[in-house]
Amino acid sequence: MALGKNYEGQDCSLARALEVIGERWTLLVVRDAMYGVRRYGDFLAHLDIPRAVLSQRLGALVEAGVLARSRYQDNPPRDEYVLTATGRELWVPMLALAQWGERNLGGDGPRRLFHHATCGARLDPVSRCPSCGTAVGLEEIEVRPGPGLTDNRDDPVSVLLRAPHRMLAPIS
Amino acid sequence: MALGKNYEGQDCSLARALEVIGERWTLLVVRDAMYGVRRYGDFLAHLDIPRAVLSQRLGALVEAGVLARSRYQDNPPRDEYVLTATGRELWVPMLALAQWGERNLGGDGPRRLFHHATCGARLDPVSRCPSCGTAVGLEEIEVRPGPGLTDNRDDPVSVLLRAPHRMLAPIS
DNA sequence: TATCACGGTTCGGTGAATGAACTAACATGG
DNA sequence: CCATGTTAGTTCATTCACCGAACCGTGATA
Repeated sequence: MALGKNYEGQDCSLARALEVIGERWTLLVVRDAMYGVRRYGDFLAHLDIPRAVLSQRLGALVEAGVLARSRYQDNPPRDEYVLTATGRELWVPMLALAQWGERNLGGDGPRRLFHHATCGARLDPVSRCPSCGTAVGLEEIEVRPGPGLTDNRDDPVSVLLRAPHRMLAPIS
Repeated sequence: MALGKNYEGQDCSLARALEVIGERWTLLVVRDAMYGVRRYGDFLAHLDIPRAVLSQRLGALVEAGVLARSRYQDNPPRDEYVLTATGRELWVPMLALAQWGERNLGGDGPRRLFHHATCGARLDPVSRCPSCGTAVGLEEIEVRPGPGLTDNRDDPVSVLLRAPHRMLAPIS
């Protein structure tokens, strides 16, 4: 039984959510998937996570219906991990949590800015576009580096993720 | 170094938030604090958490500025743990996460319903009241048991938390 | 045939979580 | 004045998950 699991005495939607995404690394895997990372090796390069832990997390997320495994080439056989509708719905809590961290935990300003791709306005914690008034889905969001970004990692995945790009768009 | 900590390679507000609230049990402690739990023994009774872990988590949350420790009686000296403004701001991500779990992880319906106390309408994932159109703060929210609640725990804290009550109102 | 890339699994060592027992400070009842 | 109870912890042995490094299997490439 994994660490973030087994809150069984807690009859609470939050506890049940934490059984799925509450383990160490899990939410960061989902975050990278939102950024467009899909391959085992790319997660590995970007997260500095032990390989065994990554395998376990990807498997658990697939089993929970957050990610889906899909064959993208046959020779050699290679699968990629893509967010399901359930997984994409994690966007709102993740954005809210990230903005909480940004507002309350000091630092040099936002690391990344999330903009409504079609109108350019920055999103508020609700993932609703203040300019259009509409709720903004992941595909319509563009990520841009923020003023506080001091990420100096030079693995290829990190470099790609520093450039402005649409959420969910595959990085490779 | 605790388990949920040390995502240091990740220059990301989400990772920094997870260093504070990403450890096992931590978010459930915060949830109980939102419900009005304030005392060590009450957290203990409601969470079934090992005493040593609870001590560590309460201390870490105080250090992170999510909870504040305050003396509520002198003989014998007793402290309680109360949410700070930073802690109360966790409400939006917590509600979003709980509703994600509710919508996507099956179950028999919501465990608890969050209503705008002054107008009675149920909150949406954004913590904005659909009837008034205003954003609703924690103090204005009433919790009521939902149709999916099967909580049969009989410790006094669980019993108190099953009755409708305002968020943040002390339970004892 | 040798080598490489990719996506894992295996394994020993470390550190955190767990549950039970113990401690300390003070209050209460007889 | 002693025994007991309440609250808020700490200590300790065991278990379990994380960690990092090494290894493995498949298919492509030189």
